[in-house]
Amino acid sequence: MNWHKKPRDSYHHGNLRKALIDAALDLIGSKGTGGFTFAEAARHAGVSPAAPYRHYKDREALVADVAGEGYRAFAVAISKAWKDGKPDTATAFKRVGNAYLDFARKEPAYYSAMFESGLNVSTYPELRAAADEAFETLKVAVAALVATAPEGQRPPVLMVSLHVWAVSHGIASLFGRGDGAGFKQPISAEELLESHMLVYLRGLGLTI
Amino acid sequence: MNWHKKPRDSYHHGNLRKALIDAALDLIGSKGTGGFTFAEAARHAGVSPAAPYRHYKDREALVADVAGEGYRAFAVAISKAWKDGKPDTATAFKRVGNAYLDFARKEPAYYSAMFESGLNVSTYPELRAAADEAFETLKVAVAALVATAPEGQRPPVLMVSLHVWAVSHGIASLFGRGDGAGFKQPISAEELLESHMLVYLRGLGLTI
DNA sequence: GCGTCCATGTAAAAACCCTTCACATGAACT
DNA sequence: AGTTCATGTGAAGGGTTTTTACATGGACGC
Repeated sequence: MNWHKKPRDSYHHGNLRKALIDAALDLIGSKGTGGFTFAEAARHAGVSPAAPYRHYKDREALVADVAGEGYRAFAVAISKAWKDGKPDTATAFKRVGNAYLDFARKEPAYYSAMFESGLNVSTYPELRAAADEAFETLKVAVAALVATAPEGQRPPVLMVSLHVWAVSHGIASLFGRGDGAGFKQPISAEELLESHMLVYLRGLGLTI
Repeated sequence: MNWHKKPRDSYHHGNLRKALIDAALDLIGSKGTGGFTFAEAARHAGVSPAAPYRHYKDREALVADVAGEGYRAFAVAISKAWKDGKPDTATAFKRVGNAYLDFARKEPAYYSAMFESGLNVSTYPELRAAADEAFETLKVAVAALVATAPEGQRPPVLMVSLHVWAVSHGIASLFGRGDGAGFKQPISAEELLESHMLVYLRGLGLTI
């Protein structure tokens, strides 16, 4: 049987692991985490259905690896959007929010693997680490925001970070998916997030 | 081949549709939306693997039906918690928030089918209708809340409803799942939701 | 009561997937 | 050059989805 889409020159693939992640991204992106199959990823990479087992314990482990990549890419996106709080905290923070929504829309495959695959994060230490680090990135921005409050009236950074994460995630999941999934509403995800943050920050006593 | 777990007395099952939904709830609850299989649901119901096709176009249609049931159950739960705003709006509203979190924790199967199954809601009109009605139930509570603001300073009910839905959903999805899924945090989902709502409502100028 | 219809269930089959195992290959290192 | 071992192959067992032709018997009219 010839499994090669683009026939390899050598018996060994050379970089199957990466090829599998790329294939998985393609497939999850177009057919969702559920539609993705290990065998088809193997076919995309031009190897037999058994080959992936040399790199991943099972199908789920590949999804977990994709999710890990996703968290790392996500952290980078957030970090870039924050851009060290330049030119000012308010502008940068708004960019961060939009970056969250952007990521959900433009990287549905990552987003799916990260949040909709039903993975038990605790099962994959590397995954948990990547997720934690992504959250840390968000906390950096929130910490700067909280620091604009007068001393003695600063709300806890952790709490605010969790609030911000939750609302961003909720809006992105429910209203901000590019595909047909999610619930269409007469207000855009971006408007929803911005209006929410205005209210919330006023509630915190932060006048941005 | 004998498919009967509890052998039927008659050739016809009698209420296969309901039996399939029950089986699906069991299976989704214990193995997630991904782990659930049509064939196993059929086995649970004591029928052959082909029988479910008399009631559902395909596997996904059963998941959609479960999700629909979920939205209806969800609407009931919210409505019960709201209890017509008794004894006062603030108390009742807080109950509604807790009901959302409760539902996510106590009905993981419904919650999974509703929000994590990757279903395209627009594909199933009945599903969309059920979801819309559930959201309407939430809007009732929000409308009463907004109405406590002095006239002329009332924020739009739709916007506030979407904010409330998003944050509840975000918190429930990220931090409020019973199983190992989600991200454990040192603050409980309930505390997070309540603290968020306090800040948010203050931001709206609502003193509850 | 009797016969017929048709909703509901069955068996069998094709096509696919997951995973394991014994075996093959060849890049890298002595 | 020879050996090792990570990486890939084939084949096989067991499971799933879905379709198709056929079986059953409850409900209905007569």
